[in-house]
Amino acid sequence: MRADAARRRVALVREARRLFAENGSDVALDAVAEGAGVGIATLYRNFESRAALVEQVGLAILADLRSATTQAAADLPRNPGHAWRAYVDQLVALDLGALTAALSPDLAGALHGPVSDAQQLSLAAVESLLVGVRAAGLVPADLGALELVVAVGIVTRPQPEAVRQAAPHLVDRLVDVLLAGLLARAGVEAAARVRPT
Amino acid sequence: MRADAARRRVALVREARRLFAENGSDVALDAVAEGAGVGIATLYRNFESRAALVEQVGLAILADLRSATTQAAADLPRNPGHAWRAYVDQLVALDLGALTAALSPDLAGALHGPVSDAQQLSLAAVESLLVGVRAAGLVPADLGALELVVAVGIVTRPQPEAVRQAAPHLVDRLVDVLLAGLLARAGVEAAARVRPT
DNA sequence: CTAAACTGGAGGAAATCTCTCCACTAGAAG
DNA sequence: CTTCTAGTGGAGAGATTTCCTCCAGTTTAG
Repeated sequence: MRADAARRRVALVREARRLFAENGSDVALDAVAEGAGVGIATLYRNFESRAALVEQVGLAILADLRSATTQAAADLPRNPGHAWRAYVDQLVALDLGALTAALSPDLAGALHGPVSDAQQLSLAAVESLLVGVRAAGLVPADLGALELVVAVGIVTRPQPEAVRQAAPHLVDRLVDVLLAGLLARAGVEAAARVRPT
Repeated sequence: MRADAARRRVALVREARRLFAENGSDVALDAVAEGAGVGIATLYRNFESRAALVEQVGLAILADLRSATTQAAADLPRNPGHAWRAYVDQLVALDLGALTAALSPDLAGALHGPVSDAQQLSLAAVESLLVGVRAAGLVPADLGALELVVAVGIVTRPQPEAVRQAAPHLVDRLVDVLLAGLLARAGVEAAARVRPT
C-alpha cells in the first residue's frame, strides 16, 4: 500500500470518529470524506460499506480504551486516588459516547467478529483495574466495568452548542460530582462492614 | 374550535414531544402525524412551520417543569430529603433531554418570545426551590438552576436500545450516585464552615 | 522516467422529506 | 333528523439529500 494512501485511510477513520461522536453514526459519508480532506471515492475504496467504516472506528476507540486502562492499572498501586482520577479524565476524552451511543446500532450486527473480541479484551482490562480501585475504597463494590464505560459515555455525549453555552464546564462538574458520589457510596459500604447491624 | 380538532392538536404535541425526546427534533413531520394517528394535513393546519410545533413542545415541557417545581417547593419544609428526591425523580420523567438537547437548535432563534418567557419563569421557580434545598444541606451552594436542569437532561437523554440492554437501570443508578455526590459535596462545605482553616 | 497505484468529484439513481390540494367525513346548531 | 361547515386524510408533485460508480488525470515508488 502506498504511503499516501495509508495516510488518507487514517484521516478517514479519525474524521469519522469525530463526526460519529458529534452527530451519531448516521452522518452523510460525503461529509466524512470532505472533513478528512479526501474525495468520496477514496472513502468507498477503503471501506466497502458504512458498516466497515463504523467497525474501524469502534476498533480505534476500543484500542484507546484498552491502552488507557493498562496505563492506569500500572499507576494505581503508587497513588490510587490520583491514578483513578486521571483515568476517568482520560475516559472522558475518549469519545466513548460515539462507541456506546452512536455506533451501537451499527455494531449490534457485529456481535461476533473483531469488534466483539476487542470489546471483551478492553472490558476485561477495565474489570481488572476496578479490582484495585474497589480495594482502595474509591468506588462501591458493585460497580461493573461495562457500567462504568457506558456511564462515562452517557455523561460525555456531546451536547448541542446552545447547551454547552448555557452551562459551560458542566461535564467536568458532572464527573466531579459522580466521583464524589461513588466515593461516598464506597464509604457507606466500608462503614457497614466495620460496624455490621 | 371543534372538540375533536382540539384533541388532535394535543395528540400531535404529545407525540412530537415523545419523538423529539427519542430522536432529536429533526424527526420527519410525517412520522409525528402518523404516530399521533392523524393525517399530515392536520399537522400542517395546526402548526404553520416546524418551528411552531417545536415551540409548543417546549412550552409543554416548561409548563410541566414549573408545576413539578412548585409542588416540590410546597413539600420541602415538611420533609426536605424526601421532597428533594421525589422532585429529581419527577425531573427524570420529564423529557428534559428533549428540551435541552433536541430542541435547543430550533429554539435558539426564539430567544425572545413565549418560550423564553416560560423558561425564565420555570428557572426562577427552580432557583427558589434550590434556596431551600441548599439550606437543608442537600446540595452544594454553587449548584444553579440551569445547571441542574441541563444536568438532568444530559443524564436522562434516551439511549439506543443496545445500551439500555447492556446496562439496565443505569440511569436510576446514575441519578442515585449524582445525588450522593451532591450531598457529599454539601457536607464538605458544611464541615469547612464549622471548622474553617 | 515509467508503470501502476491511487485520486477527486461530476452526476445518475434512489430514497426521503415537505407541503398543497380537494373530495370526503363528522361535529354541532336548529 | 337535517343541514351547514369546520375539519379531515392521504395521494403525489417538487425539492432536497444521500448513495455510489465511473474514468480522465495525478502521484508515488523504483
